[in-house]
Amino acid sequence: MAQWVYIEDLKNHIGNEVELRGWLYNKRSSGKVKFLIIRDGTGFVQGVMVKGSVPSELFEQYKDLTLESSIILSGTVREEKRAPQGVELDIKDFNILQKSVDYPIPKVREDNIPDVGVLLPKRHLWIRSKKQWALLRIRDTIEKSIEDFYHERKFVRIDAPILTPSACEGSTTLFKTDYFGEPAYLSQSGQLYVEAACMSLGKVYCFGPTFRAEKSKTRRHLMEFWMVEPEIAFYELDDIMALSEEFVEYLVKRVLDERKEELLILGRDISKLEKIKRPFARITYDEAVEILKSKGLDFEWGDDFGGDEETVISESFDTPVIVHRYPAKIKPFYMKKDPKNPEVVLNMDMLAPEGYGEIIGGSQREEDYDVLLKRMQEENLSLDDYKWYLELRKYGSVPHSGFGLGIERTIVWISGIRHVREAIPFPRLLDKIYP
RNA sequence: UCCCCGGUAGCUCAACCGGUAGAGCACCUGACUGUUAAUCAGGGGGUUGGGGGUUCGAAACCCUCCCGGGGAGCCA
Repeated sequence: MAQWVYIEDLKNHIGNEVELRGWLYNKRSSGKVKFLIIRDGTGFVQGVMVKGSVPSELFEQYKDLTLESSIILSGTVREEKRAPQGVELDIKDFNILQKSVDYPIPKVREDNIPDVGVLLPKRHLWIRSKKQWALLRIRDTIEKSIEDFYHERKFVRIDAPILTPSACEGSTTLFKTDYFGEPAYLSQSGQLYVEAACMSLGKVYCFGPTFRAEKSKTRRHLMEFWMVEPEIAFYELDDIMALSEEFVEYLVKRVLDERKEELLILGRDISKLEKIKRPFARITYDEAVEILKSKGLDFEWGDDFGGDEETVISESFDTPVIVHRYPAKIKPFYMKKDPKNPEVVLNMDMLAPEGYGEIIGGSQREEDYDVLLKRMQEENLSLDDYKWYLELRKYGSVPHSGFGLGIERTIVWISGIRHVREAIPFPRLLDKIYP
């Protein structure tokens, strides 16, 4: 009886008879030679059946092999230069576990890719297709790399709560739930909690889902997305700018090292990723405004950047670009004002190149009790809700800084795709929560 | 909430000035011993998103509703 192996390991079994367990991805016939493309989660491989080399009943079962039927097959692994993966399987036998009838997603064909309106309601099946498979594997590598990056640097992971009593940042809309008769909200950021945690553990990060009930309907927005938020005691703005550069460079390198095949499946221009090396460009908000004006955009100092502005700024550089020291009035209360110019705050945004836009937002936090209290009063925030947050400034307050990186936007950029909805297994979009 | 684009076969799209519905893929039948989006031959498949209007005649023009996509605001 043949040994069950995974497709990604086939190159170690050349000449052996093995068993594959998977699904039929595609098939082709040339009369007396039949080709079956099999996928098993770890990869894709072509199986070959020649008339006369297998029992004729089996050969004729080709017609029962419909797209996405589950199948167990056995055969001999053969090195094959014509095959994209370098190996093929000479089929000896196969057994259809369950025949798939009328699979709703058409066979892969570049001139016939269904509209997302068709694909999204079939997301549970769409993720079987090759590009989605590649994207989910890249996502997994990025998530693993995040863990590795921070643990290699002695950070402690802190899981921030998802159910929270009030807003973390104030401005955006929250999903409201019922907490034993009291209102509770789904977290839109773990930041306030990692600020508390870094006073216990020094270098911390949280990594989990966040929720924004904004009526956003663009390729950059999800209602539920994942964010990693490092926060470090005694770090100032320059320290987190350096950390964010090291972090993003690391993520890109790991994907290049471990998921090149997947990037090629997605048609990514890898040379663009190979340019992602420190130092990244760093400019002030003021300098960014100058770039916009020199490119002929109508832009007033004091406004926030929209999608168009981000695109123009990021396209001016080959690396990601950090824009720092934004006008205080467009930024949240917890950001520390620049002692050299109180009109601006000690914050940083990182824009991915090629027009992909913002992937990181961060800042040095206000650590002075009185200054923070005044800022909160100006914003009309509930001091009861934030009493614990203010207490962090009463008992051994220190300078501290952190940032948040959006996982899906990072995947979109590194993978070179268009829309965040393909960067998460089951996207939650405006008015769309199925499947 | 606002702005823009779209809805024709299972999927992707075409149909000129308003003249009565067409192709590729998929599916079914057949051919083919090396296909990589296989190819070739044949076949079935439509209340043109719903309703109303203009017209001798509407997929096309007008009104309205529904659905989908993109963007603004907000942000990662």
